[in-house]
Parts: sequence; C-alpha cells; structure tokens
Amino acid sequence: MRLYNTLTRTEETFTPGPDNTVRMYTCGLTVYARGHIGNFRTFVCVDVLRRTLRHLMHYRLHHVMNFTDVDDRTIIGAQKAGMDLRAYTDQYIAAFREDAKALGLEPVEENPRATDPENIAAMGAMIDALEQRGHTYRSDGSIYFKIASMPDYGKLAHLDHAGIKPGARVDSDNYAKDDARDFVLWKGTKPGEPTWQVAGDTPGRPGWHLECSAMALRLLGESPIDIHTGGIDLIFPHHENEIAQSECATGKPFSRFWFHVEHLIVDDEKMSKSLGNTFTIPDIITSGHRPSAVRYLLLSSHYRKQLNFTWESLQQAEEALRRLTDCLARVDAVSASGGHADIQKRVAEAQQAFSDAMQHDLNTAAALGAMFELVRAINSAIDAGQLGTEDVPVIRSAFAGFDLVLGILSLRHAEDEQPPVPVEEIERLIEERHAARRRRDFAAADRVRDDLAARGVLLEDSAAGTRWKRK
RNA sequence: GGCGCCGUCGCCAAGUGGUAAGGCAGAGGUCUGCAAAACCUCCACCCCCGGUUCAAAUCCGGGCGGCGCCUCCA
Repeated sequence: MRLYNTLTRTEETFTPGPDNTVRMYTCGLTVYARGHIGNFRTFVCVDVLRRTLRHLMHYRLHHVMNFTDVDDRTIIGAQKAGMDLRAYTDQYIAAFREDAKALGLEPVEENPRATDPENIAAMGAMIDALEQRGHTYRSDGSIYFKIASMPDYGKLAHLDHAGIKPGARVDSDNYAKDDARDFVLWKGTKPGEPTWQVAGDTPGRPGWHLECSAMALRLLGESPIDIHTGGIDLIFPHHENEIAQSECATGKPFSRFWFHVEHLIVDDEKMSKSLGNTFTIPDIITSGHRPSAVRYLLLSSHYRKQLNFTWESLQQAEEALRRLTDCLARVDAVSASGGHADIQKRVAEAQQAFSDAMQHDLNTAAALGAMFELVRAINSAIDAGQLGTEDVPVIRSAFAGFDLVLGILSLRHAEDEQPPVPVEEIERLIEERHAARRRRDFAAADRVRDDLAARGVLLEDSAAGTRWKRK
C-alpha cells in the first residue's frame, strides 16, 4: 500500500518487516485530563491505519501506544488534587479506555506507562548510551541532549536554527542550557516532585521526549521500527527529538515511516485545551449525539487535511451512517430465494474500489463513497425484487469486511443494542400498535409511534413487518 | 520573519492532466392509512488573474483568503 511519509514528504510504498509484522509506535495521551475529540481524531486515524494493515493487508501488528503519566501538568494536577501521581493519572487512563471503547478503537498490543519501572530503566540505559557517545552534558543536576553533536538534527521538521522565531520563548523550563535548541533528557529533582534514579544515580524525572524513544525501542526491538505515528503538532519538537535521542543512542535510523494526523479545528481554530474550545466524548453524548457519528465524521475526510468540527457536520454524519445501517436492515429482511449475478458483480466492484481507496494513503472518504454506491445498487435491487437469500451472505460479508477496516457499523450496532427504551417494552408497544392498526384505529397507532419517537425510538413499517431503531 | 498545509454544489467531501464520486440538506414524482425507509428525476464551468498543453479543478507563475508549526500541545 501507499503511505505518506513525513520524513520524505512523499507517498511511498509501505512494506512490513521480513516476518510480515509491522512494528508501530503511537504517541498516546498525556493523562492530566480527559482526552478531547481532537486528541481522538489522531487515535481514530491511527486505528484505521492499524486496521488497514491488519485486516486489509493481512500483516501482523505489534503496536505500542503509551500513556505519558509524568510531566509538569500531571505533577501539578496531582498536587492540586492532593493525590499520588499514579492514582491521579489512573483516572484519566480509565477515562481514555472508556472513550476508546466508545469510539471503537481496537486494543493495541501494549499500553506502557512512562513511570513503569522497566521503562524508567530503559530511559536510564538510553541516557547512558548517549553519554558514552558524547551527546549529553549536565547542568544544574539535569542532563541535556547536545544538538550540536548531531549533524542531521532537524531532518524531520525541516527546521534549523535560523528558523526559530526571533524572540520566541524557546523553553518553558528553568534549567540552564548551553544552546537554546538543546532539550532536557532528565530533569534534576525538585522538592515535592516525584523522583527516580537513573544514569549514575542521578535523581530526577524523565524529560519530555525520552520516554517514547525508550519505550519504543524496548518494546518493539531493534531499530528502525516500521511506523511511528502521532498528531501533526508532535513533528516538532517531540518527534524530532525522539529521532535525535534514538539515532544517537543506537547509531541506526529510528523509524522508517512517520505518520502524522492533521488537526481537528473548531470555529476555525485548533481544538486544544489551552484555547478552551474542546469537546470530549461525554460532551458529545450529553449533546444527544453518538460516538459512532463522531467516528464516521472523523473518517469522512482525509487524515492529512484539517477537519473543521461543527454540530451540523456531526448531524450529517449521523444521517449518513443511518443510511448504511438502514440498508443492511433491509438486506436482512430479504426473503425471496435465489441469487443474482449482477448484484454480486456490484459487490465485487465495491470491494475493489474500497480496497484501492484504502491502499492509497488511507483514502477513507473515497472508501465510504464506494460503500454508498453499493448501497444504492442494493436498495434498487431490493425495490425491483432482484435480491435473494443467496445474495444476502455475499452482501453481509462484504460490509463486514469494510467494517473490519472502518469500524463504524459494528460500533453503531453495539450502541443500538442499548436503546433508550427497554427492548421488551418496544416490542410490546409494537404489538399494541399492530393491533390498533388492524382495527384501523390509526389515531391510537400513531400515538404509540409518536410516544416512542419522543423517547428516542423510531418505528418503520414495511411488508416484512415493523422495525424499530434508535433515533 | 522561517517552514508547511488548504480553498471543489447551501453544508460535508473524493478526484491531482482527458472533460466533476459520494453523503447531508432542498425541489418534484412513485410507494404508504399516515409516516419512515427506499427508488426515479432535478441541483457545480472546481477562489481570482495570467501561462504551459490538442486537453487543466488537476501542472507553472502571480494574487486574494483561511489554518497549522516554529513554545506544552493529538
């Protein structure tokens, strides 16, 4: 498949390692607050990459996504809450897991935390390697990476010293550095802060970038790993510095591919906690929308384009997704016997178009287009009475295949299994309404339908009977 | 100031050299007790101006507009 590589700024053919396994690392959430849907845009797009590699390309995955559970924000948050750092960050990891499930993220193979002892140890080992190779210096009890020691520093971000904005605040830390571009590997201990011992018993805590390099190499093995992913804002300085640390420590390239997801925008501004314009999954649910619609919306445009979040587009996503599930419900109700070569040909064409689109740098919008073209063909065939029970499994298996990659239909079905009104009650009311219709008491029948609609359940009559669905 | 991305129907969004996918919304029709769903029909000279080409939404140049990164950030 073709995949855009930030390192080369071109689309390249991606191939897995010799064992057909893809070793992938994703920079996960800093767990000082609940993640918002901008954060989750990245994770959903990475999930689609993961699913495409796994379910469409049939590669094996070894995918690591970390939790950053120690940094200024988590420390300050824990102090304010009067909690232990671990307990404080546990809450947000739990929230992440809930939201990830609501958005249909496939579990990844490993979710390390920066403060796990084996990861702290790996960071210490990396600092040792960097010290031995002469890439570090110490100042005020902290250990720094010396950028002047790495000739090709800046190759990912294409930024150099001259590109740094004059007068810009270069570092928010109160640590002494030789060069403004140098970054801290290990922050010297401060009173009241959590402390670990590494690198010749230096007390302190990890710098911003060290954990990802250390965990990626510890868990994924020898570099280069195959794909490193994250939000576009991580290109600089985070990923640039990860490259610096990892490559100077090992003497080998860190990652073959760099995959970056563009920002979610809201009101023409980046969605971010500092701007106060964020929405979380609980916010979405409170507003009466469904996580499946969020996932659909996030997949409706290309991952390398900014996506402007609006409630209108979320509603449009909701309706589009409904068209897909309504079609599949109609397919399930088909009772005529036989099979039809024409519709099965359309299915095969859609599968091809879907696969082509996904293999072309994850063109999810085009892949959805292929699904909708098939939906129209199927609906037309049903209306014309040209769909039989032999066609049904062919269609179902095609959509199951699409959904292994996109993960929207199964998510919606899971939501539908928990309607706002108990299923037994819905079924009882459908029976009541059915009786009313039989005695041609349409006023009573309509009342049942309207009442259910007010409670979030819609009824649809057809020759095959009455179907209910969530609003 | 440096680097990068983007501007396609009312809204969302593919297409990146061969004459504009798809979804939402809207209009008309068919079906229906009424709805809903579905189907059929209708709905775009692709921000502007030049240039290259037999041919450009797609390539080149110049504008205009928007966003991001250069500082913690998905």
